[in-house]
Amino acid sequence: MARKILCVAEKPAIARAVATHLSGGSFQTHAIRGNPYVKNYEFNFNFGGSWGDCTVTMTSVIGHLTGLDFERQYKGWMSCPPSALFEAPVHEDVDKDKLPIAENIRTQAQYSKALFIWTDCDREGEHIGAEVRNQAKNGNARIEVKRAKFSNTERAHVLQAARQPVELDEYQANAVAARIELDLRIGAAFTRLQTLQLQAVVSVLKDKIISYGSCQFPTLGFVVDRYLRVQNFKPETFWAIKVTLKREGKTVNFLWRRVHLFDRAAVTMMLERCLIAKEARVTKVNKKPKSKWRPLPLTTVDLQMMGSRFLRMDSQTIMKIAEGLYTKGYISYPRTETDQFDKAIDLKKLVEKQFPDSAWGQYARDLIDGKFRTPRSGRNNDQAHPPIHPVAWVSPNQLNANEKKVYEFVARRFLACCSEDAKGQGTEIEIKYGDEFFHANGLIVLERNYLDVYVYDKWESSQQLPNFEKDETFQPTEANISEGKTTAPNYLTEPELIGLMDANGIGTDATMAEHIAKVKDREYVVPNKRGTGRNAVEELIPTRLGIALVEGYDNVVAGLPNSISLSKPFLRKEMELRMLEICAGTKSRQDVVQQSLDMYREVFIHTQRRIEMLKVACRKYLVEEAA
DNA sequence: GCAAGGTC
Repeated sequence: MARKILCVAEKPAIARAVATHLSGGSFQTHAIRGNPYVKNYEFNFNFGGSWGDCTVTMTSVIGHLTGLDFERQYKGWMSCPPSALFEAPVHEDVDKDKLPIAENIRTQAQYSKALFIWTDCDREGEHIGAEVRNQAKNGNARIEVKRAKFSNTERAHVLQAARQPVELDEYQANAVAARIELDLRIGAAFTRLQTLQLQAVVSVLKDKIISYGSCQFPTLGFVVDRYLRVQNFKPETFWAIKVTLKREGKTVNFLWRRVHLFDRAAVTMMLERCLIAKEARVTKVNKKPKSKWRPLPLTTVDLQMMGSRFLRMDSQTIMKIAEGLYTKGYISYPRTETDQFDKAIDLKKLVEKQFPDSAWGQYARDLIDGKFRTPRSGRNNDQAHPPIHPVAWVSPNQLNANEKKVYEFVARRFLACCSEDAKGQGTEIEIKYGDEFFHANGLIVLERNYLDVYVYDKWESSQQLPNFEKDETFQPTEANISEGKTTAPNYLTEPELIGLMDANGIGTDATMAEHIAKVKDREYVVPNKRGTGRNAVEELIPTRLGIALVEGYDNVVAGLPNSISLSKPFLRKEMELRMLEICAGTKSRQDVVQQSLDMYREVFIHTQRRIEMLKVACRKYLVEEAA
């Protein structure tokens, strides 16, 4: 009888896809007791190497199996001073709703020679793999443990991964374990401290949970930071010289090289010199081909940012819809940082699937008839998932309005990636008038290419410029001074916030939208609609509580050396760097946990000592509101 | 009653 190999993926969809490829489509499906989503797939497969011909059970978990929590005597909020949570004993347990899944793995492990882990090849996946390993070892202490290295579920790629098992990366699993412990201890300690202290200060806070998290606070910080810049903005008047010329029935506006100055007298003098000179001379006539690049393959962050901008949905809604489309098999996995397509993916086949569409099917056909181009490659690869792309065509009348919008965006973006850049001709005219230089730019779009399918990008032919010869002189039709005022920045929008979070390493592609929802839910931030109709944008404004917390914490650390406010992203960034050190093997999990706890403990002690700063800020912003 | 990270 052949030996048995137990394969475990991170989610049911991957288990099914891998089972389909390894079995060539013929496998038996068994439900498991206690969970409707997880299935066991059974089939035969020849792994080659030392395993050879085997029977296989392919199953999955559903994300992490376990959670970390404090021992029972520390769970009550009054059971200990919040500072004790930095050292309180913690234990890791299988989540209650995951018990049947863990049981399934233990049972299956008993009959298996080896455990073959198929979790995503990212840091969290490595930790989930370790959780799976622990369960399997509970069922069968002598089980051999391997993991598959794969980054998508394309058939050839999966088959190759199956025949080249590697080892689980203990370092990465440890880095995640450190992150989990730090988030729990720091989050719980600060949340209890500030909730218990501030609830008593103002009546409006009496029943509120005032949570702290290493991601939610920097998220709040970005919103408050922009809000304060808007509030503190003082407009300044500036002046500029504007030169126009009417020729061949066209009006050319020349822009000043200095753009504008804040000194009216100086600008007046400069204009006078222009007028005295009378004639302007053409110093440059540049004609050069210009192109507008097609977009990069689609990542989660980009989907959320572009989605908020063009589809008018908030990032959480977009993700929910994208997940639905994924589960139904219309698009690929929507949580990815990868903006480069693997060579193994047959992109043309995916393009062909879009032929039936009445809106962009013809465009897809044109691609296959010769216009297809290999997509650009971005710099990011999470080694776990391909960029987001359509995997099957779906008739629009099978989708609701929002689903239609998101699917259409994913499809058009994918086709745009496989297209040629847009081509045009740019003209730049520079003139010298008096002592000043001015320029005018023109653009003619020659080939729209990807713009025809990617309706979200605009690249218009600006007015065609009349002809100019280098060194010719002319008398401008008009030259005068224009006045303007600097304008305040706008409040932060959700796509901007996601961009800031991404750049500062706050949250992951899968969680950024959740953190934004969390700060809204905690009433630190409220959304507000700016503008009307098609131009409406949702902007984020901090509440009085949100402002009070940031101001309070900034005051707590003000004047202290090396203490960085909790409202800033730096502490979280430092934690991230230490996790990378664990991954590189240069630091141990214990060292990082201790070092990071020391860092946060210092801020915690300052906060306790100067808690009055937080209370003062809450009274300042919240008392009159309560009255 | 606290976090952030997986995923349904």
